[in-house]
Amino acid sequence: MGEKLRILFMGTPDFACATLRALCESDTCVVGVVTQPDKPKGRGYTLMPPPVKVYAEEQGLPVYQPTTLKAGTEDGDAFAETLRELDPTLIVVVAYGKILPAYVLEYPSLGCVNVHGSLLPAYRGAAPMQRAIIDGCSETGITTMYMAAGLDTGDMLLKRVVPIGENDNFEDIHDRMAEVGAALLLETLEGLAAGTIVPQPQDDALATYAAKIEREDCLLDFSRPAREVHNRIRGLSPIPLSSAAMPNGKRVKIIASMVADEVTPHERVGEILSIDAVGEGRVEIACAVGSIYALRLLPEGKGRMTAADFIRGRRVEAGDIWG
RNA sequence: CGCGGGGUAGAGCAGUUCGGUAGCUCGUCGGGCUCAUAACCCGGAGGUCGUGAGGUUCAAAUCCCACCCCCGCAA
Repeated sequence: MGEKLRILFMGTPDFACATLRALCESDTCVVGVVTQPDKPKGRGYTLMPPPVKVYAEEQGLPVYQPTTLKAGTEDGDAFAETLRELDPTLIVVVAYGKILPAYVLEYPSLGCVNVHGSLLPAYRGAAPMQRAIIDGCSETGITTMYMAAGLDTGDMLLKRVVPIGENDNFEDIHDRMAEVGAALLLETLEGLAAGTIVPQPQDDALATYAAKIEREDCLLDFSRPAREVHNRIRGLSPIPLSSAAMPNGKRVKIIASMVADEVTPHERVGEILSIDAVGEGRVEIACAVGSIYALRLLPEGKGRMTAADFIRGRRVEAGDIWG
């Protein structure tokens, strides 16, 4: 890796931190970090810095948080100026959260490299990992690419497959992928420097999109097969979590589940078929075909608990209908 | 001051409306039954009811006041 590499890092959530850390620990020079502005989050709308900012500040890196990059706006023009001052030879983007305008994409002599959480051209877009799990994929992966104007359409550099176990949840995959992404980025930079990587254009005909997770994606539908319900639960766990309504009108989120049965058809979809408070416990819920065991749950207004604790709190009886 | 729920034995909860010295389901410890058991039976330990030697009262987990902490939603 060239000593003269001047890297500008752009990223926002936890997922991006692993790659930033890898860069910081390598012999490259990170000249600056661009991330989203602090946003009011949590109870009482406390202003919270994005994870990347927290890490970057720990490392003593200069942090920039423009509200927009668009040329012609106050922040955008200020950023353009910053860009010239930092004068990066390469920009690395990982889940930054904003579209990069042409002047940014064209600035670095070595281009803009993006780390994306899917095997492109599948699952372009905002939530590739969650969507892959929800869709029941048995594998996904990381793709590094040069950035182009379109949404995740650039020429691909390196790919690395990551298997998805049938009970892996979003957190499992996220953490694994963050590490793989970090490692693959370093390999990509080495490969580019050595000239051993041949950029490959994506076949747009095979492209699929992973839309960001909306509220509606988090509603469980027991009129689906058990496997599908289970995939949705784990794809959205531990955040934002998927939920169902109980007879009392309150909602329960299901944190962890497993498929109990995949063949038996059920008329009363969402019915609690059985409850078992032994050990960690389990609550069996009927799906259109088959059933699932809810293993850990989160009642509205409460904290996370095991199925056994949930049952002891008298929150469920066999025969209840959830939906 | 974004909205709402809550702090009672190791865990999850009830009791607070109509104040009267604490209960349920588990866990735990001991014993019994059983070929055996996460099943069943008997018995026990374990709680200053978030904090304030606050207020009201003959009496507060229950009413009033202040503070601390936790959680869900929404972003």
